[in-house]
Amino acid sequence: MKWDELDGVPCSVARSLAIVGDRWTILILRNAFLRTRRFDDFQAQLGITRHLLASRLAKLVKLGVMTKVAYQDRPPRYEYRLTEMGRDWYSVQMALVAWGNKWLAGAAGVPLEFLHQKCGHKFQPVTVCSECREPLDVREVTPTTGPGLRQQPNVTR
Amino acid sequence: MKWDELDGVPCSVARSLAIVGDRWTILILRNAFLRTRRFDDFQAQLGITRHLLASRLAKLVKLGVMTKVAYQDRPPRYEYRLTEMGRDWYSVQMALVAWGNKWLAGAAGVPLEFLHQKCGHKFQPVTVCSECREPLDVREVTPTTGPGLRQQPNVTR
DNA sequence: CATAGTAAGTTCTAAAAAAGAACCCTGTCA
DNA sequence: TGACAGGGTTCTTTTTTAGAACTTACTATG
Repeated sequence: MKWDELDGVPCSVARSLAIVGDRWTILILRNAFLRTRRFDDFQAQLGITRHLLASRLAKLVKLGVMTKVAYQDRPPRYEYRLTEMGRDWYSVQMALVAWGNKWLAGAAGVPLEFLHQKCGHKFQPVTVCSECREPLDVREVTPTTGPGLRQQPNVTR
Repeated sequence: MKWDELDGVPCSVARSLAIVGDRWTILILRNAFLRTRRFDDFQAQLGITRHLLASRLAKLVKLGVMTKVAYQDRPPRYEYRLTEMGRDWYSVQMALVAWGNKWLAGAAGVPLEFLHQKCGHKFQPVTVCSECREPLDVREVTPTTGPGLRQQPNVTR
């Protein structure tokens, strides 16, 4: 399968993966949420090769997840910032963090904890139903074909 | 970087990625949530090579995300089921779906919609604060070092 | 004015992973 | 006996990634 064809597939998981479906991209976004913005900073923090970093950033910019903004003119220098689309990725990242915290923290405890300024509490991210705000469980959810999928009611999501 | 060393890193995103950080694994889990259980069914639905499928399933079993259960003895035949850890991955998947639905659906509309049996409504998955149930925004969250990370308060999450 | 440094890349080569297709084994069914 | 099912493994080729060095355009330093 060619992964860049994946954005044509009628499945939101597959489409999302076409953009962020590799580890480096996800780690780049993680650091972007930690306020990293510059090429060399990403490179130093992640230990990614410069080559891959350049290509991943270019892809994120092309697809609208980040923007490249000049922060000075001579010599021209750029930084990478999350767009609204990129900022919205935060829910996926936090869901990932919650899963890792719950299942992979081990005896030492979780690496990071989070404080919600809005309510003042330490919290865990939870994925809930937008209507009743209850946590989701596969067995209580029925998927139905949406407008974007009226032919193959199978396999894809 | 060797990705299987990643589970030693004090960062829940990185640790999670060590397990599910490739596209095939995520697509396998997606289909598992759609009730697929058998080798040949995964293979046919995903178009993954049998070789990769075997190695991904073995990894998921080894790490506790799925279990291999015999469903008949002669000849021995197995199926793969989500463990509780695997079922818990649903929140990440739904966060991914929500992101894809919001940003990648295009003019045709979303491929799938979801009905919450508990409350009877069509819904979108939302990642919220466990305490106040408000949706999360990076700018309202302060990360602090947890028990598993008392040395390097940087870079990782 | 030469040199060192900085930021953001690009260009190599070697090694690892994935794709694609064929093959294998055990047992059942007709 | 031959065909089929289920669950894999073994090949070879192609694509990605790693790792390190090189480039370009400026600035600041002695």
